[in-house]
Amino acid sequence: MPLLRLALPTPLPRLFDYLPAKGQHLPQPGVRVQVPFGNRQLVGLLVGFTEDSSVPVSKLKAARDYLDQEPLFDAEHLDFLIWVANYYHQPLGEVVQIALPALLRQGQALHPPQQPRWQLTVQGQGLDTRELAKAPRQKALLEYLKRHSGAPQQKDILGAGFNLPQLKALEEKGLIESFTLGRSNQGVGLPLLDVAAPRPREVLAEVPLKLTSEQDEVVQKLIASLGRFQPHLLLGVTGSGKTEVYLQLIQQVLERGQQVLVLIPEIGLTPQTLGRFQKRFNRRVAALHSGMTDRERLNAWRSAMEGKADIVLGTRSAIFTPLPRLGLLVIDEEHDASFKQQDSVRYQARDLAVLRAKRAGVPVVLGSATPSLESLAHAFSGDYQLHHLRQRPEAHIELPQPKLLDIRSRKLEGGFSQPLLKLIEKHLKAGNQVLVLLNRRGFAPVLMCTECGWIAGCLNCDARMTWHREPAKLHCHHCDTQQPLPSACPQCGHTELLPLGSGTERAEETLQERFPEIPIIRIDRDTTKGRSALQSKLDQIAHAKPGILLGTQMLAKGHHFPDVTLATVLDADHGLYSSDPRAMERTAQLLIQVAGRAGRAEKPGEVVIQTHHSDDPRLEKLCVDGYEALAKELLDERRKTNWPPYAYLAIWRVEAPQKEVVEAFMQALNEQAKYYLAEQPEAVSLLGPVPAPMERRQGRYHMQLLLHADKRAPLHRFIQRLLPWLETTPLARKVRWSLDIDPDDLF
DNA sequence: AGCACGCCGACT
DNA sequence: GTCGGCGTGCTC
Repeated sequence: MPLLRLALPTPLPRLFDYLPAKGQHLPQPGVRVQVPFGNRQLVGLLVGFTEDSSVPVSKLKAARDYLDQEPLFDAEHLDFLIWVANYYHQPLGEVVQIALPALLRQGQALHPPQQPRWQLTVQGQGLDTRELAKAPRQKALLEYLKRHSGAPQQKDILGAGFNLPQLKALEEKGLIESFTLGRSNQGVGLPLLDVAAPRPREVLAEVPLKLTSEQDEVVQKLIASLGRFQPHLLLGVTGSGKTEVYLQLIQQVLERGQQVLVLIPEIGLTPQTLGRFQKRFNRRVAALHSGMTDRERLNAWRSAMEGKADIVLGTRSAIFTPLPRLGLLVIDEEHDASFKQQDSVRYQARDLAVLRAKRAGVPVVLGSATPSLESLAHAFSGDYQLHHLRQRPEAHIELPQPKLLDIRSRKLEGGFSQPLLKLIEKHLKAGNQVLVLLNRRGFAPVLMCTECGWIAGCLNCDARMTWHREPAKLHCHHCDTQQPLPSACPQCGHTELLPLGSGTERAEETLQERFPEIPIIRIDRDTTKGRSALQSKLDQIAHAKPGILLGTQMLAKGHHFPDVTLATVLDADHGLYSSDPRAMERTAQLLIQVAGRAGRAEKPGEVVIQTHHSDDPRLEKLCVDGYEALAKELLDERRKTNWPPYAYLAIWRVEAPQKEVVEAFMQALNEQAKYYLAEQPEAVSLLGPVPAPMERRQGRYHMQLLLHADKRAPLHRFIQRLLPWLETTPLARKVRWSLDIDPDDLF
């Protein structure tokens, strides 16, 4: 008898064998199975069969139930999930968890239970309704059911003015009966009503925009690669019409009867984006993002896996959606950090998109004005086809060149230098909008005692607490701890506490004092919680002329502000001399994204960046020669220092409440690692272990060990050897550890 | 990760 | 006398 091999939602890095459920046909791999596990019930996924188990057959439990008639994943998709589990060194059960919509994880049916329907019994059909004269509502209901002979749904009957007791009363008398039309009783009587509607023949629902010759050339090259694996990097400046290029390529894929998967950043899916896809095509678009209810997500997921939706538009986790007729993948704003998951299975959706494209034999298009160094390296090496969009079809003006404004010896007022305030005034006087980016929330990042130098720090973290004014409190942005504002210094009792530096609250105050008549719209996590809040802010912006838009990065991503003529960054220095090697790349991306907000329509724009390092050669390069030129230089540096994308990294992070425990574990891990390396030399080097950049976070002590290798294979072989050791060492149970493959940042 | 079992302190 | 603290062991 074959045994079931299941992936279960547990962090244990193995599969579990079960006896098949009694009295049921053996299911296919890819169906969900409910099983007893210890003393609880879990929903697992059948991944295959085995004849012999490492556990004695007498100890195996039997599966309780099969939850699907048909597999949720075919063999190929299952194989993809297995690949992901192996690559990120996570249990397959965990990967299955993130690949399934929440409701399916919880064991709910793939198809929603059908509404009960009601019809007359034979007795009811033969009844003379006059016999019900004493019960007029029941009589009316019976007549209603006689008129609607197609067994109407209960909800429609209730909607027609009848109620449940009336239905029950007639049922008691044996005049009517209810039944449900599920998938399981398909074909037992009435036909299934919910047949997939045939697609309209015409793919296009509207006339596409006219392409520029530059766009058209790119579209033609992309079309030429349909039907085979080919990654493309589309480097298009802001306003160059990348989306229109995607749409016209997608049209061709839809004409071939295939599906398209479009991934966008977490905050990128606005109703407008979705609307643009829906308006263009006579095809079903399924959206998958975090703002939806579990039920909505399940419906979208199902329509994708059943092939009813032709376009799936989603965030990171949508990369796991099964698509039977996949013909193209698109990753918009491919540099965006939200494509990398930062907990549990730390996957990079962009990388997985390329992998899926390869396995499906279809092209994948990565688009950005500021591509990741990884993708650019692939493009320069020829692995990816590189396409440029330099023109801006809708704006008849060039994007402005950013100017650096040195603030080294200038007095700042709420973060603003005087020349900058004058410039803002000039643009406002012309009736235009000004965008101010400040990547720091709150009023001031530091609160200091003027007498003894005490600084408000977080009890749980090695971090300073940010002073917030509205509402007044001290807030740690790392662990979310909040404290009332002290009225005096807790160290010396002095009552004068001085805020140092500025965040968005203070910048807003400064601007409001200086420009009392001008509306200021602040967009940060404190003022803009939730999707609708952002939308209402964006609506306000459309009417604020002149006006100031002030905010954190939320403001720099993707939104179109046609009336902004001045875009400014208050402090560009944060990433310039950071210990994180990726900081410069991120700063450059942010600056260029902000610059893209200025002068998008007909009005010429200006971009001004305040910095203490206006002579930094990299900043200068960025402003004068542009992002691609700087990226080339950064890549040269990476090559020389043998750093990604020319080398491969993994980070072992370890944390526990006590420092000694973490140190003891790290030492053991390090020794074991060194032992393996000595015994079986691999081209892997260990950097560390070292305390994490912020040792104490959320009341826990953090350390990390960085693994570096020239090639992927030895790195993964090495990790594969260390993992079994971890399972056996008792120290490992006293700490929380995690493994980050291809980390985005080193924190 | 859960969850149970198990052996020692301050409470209805 | 018990509720509950978290150490340790197990999950096919």
